[in-house]
Amino acid sequence: MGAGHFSEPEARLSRATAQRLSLYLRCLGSGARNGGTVSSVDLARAVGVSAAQVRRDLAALGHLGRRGVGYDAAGLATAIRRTLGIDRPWRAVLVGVGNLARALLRYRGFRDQGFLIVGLFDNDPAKVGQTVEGLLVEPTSTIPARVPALRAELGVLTVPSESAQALADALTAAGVRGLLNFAPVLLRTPATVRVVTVDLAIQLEQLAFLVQLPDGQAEGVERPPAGR
Amino acid sequence: MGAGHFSEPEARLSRATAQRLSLYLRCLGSGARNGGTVSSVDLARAVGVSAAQVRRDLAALGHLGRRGVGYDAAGLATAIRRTLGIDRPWRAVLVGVGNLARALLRYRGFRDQGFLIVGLFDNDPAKVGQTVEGLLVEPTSTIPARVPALRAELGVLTVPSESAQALADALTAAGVRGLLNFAPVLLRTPATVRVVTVDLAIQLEQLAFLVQLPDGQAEGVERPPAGR
DNA sequence: CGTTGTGAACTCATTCACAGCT
DNA sequence: AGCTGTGAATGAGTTCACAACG
Repeated sequence: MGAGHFSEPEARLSRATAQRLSLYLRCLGSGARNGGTVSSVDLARAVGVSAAQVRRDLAALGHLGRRGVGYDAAGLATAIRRTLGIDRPWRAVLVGVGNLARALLRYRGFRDQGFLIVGLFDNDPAKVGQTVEGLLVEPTSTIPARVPALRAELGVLTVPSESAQALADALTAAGVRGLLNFAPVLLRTPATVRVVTVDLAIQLEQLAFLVQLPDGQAEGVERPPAGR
Repeated sequence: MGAGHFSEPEARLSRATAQRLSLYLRCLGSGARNGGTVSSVDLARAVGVSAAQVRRDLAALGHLGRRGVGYDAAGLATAIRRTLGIDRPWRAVLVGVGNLARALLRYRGFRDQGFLIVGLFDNDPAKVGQTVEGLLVEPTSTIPARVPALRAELGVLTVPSESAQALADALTAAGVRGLLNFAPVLLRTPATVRVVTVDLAIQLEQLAFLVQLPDGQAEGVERPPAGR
């Protein structure tokens, strides 16, 4: 059924590609490139991957490079944002108001990329009622009513492992579409609710693994672009 | 090394496999399995991968399963710890004493897996001299002398992007072998110093990407960020 | 039986190499 | 000249399917 003469550029792109797009985007923002254009080699050096990889990734977004010239930085940033779905603000609530939550609230990177924390929840009576970074901490029992009222689409879980699944369930029932989970457990959610888990202990374990492994192969190391 | 016919742990295991080993390890610890044995199916369900994947991963550690029975939970945990290099404690210093650092210090998962934070550094005069979680905050200028004195092998960077590279250089010069980096920048280090970067904003972007993408395909498994 | 271990097939991801545009 | 886009080749990772074994 080929009605459109212009196929939308977004085929399905892999998770790994999406991660790299985020990295490219970061470089585009900071390094106000001369002439407003960047080459695949520039980006490759900046994020530590091969130039071929960059071109392959960017080609997946459509034809937005100009041969002999490079990519228009501004246009590229816009295209990446649209592809990643961050060309509009996302509203999120944060559940579990501990140190990690405070760190996230203060983290500029979130607001900069259009992620708005619009509500805080905790089930510790000592924390409920406090104001943190300008937001009132509400009891978790109010999630069913408040999450829809706040029009939150995402939930950030910074709670102990024991309570993570129950609160994930509550957020799911309240209508969130995605969860950023910092508890070291596998959350069970319906397929419509996506989950990204960040497990800090595992990251340290990975580092230990990399450090202790024979000096020979550590593929994470930057590849000299002057490949043969 | 003891006597006997033990084959040395087969080298060459991929980064992805190492990540999953961490996940398996977690399940072994918590779920005190009946009879002390687990099957690949048990582990597969617990961490959300296929049973074949589990068997492939575990086979890489040597022959420690018994056909028709399964794997001895305790023995498996020991083997995984040895393979990941966490069968002994690791000493780490933490640079940048903000909320994230406080969250990490309080995070039980670190100490449980044998990661000891033995020193704190910050270049904010207001923070230097404070005691946080029982540790004195020292000025970053003392890193060259103190890191070797503390016998720290790893460094955790929870500092703003602008200062990350300079402090990575300082830690490298002071002899650390690995860095856990929370700043959204690509750190340049000699090949002998391994880096794992955790970029929280990117994780949120990935979540947004997954949520906005056509309902069709989103595999439940989540992949933490790649190092370096 | 039930479960592991593993060759083989297969899918996904990356690099190579170069044609084609500027 | 420089740089992108992409088929082809390569490599890495995962699943299949089943023999081997307690």
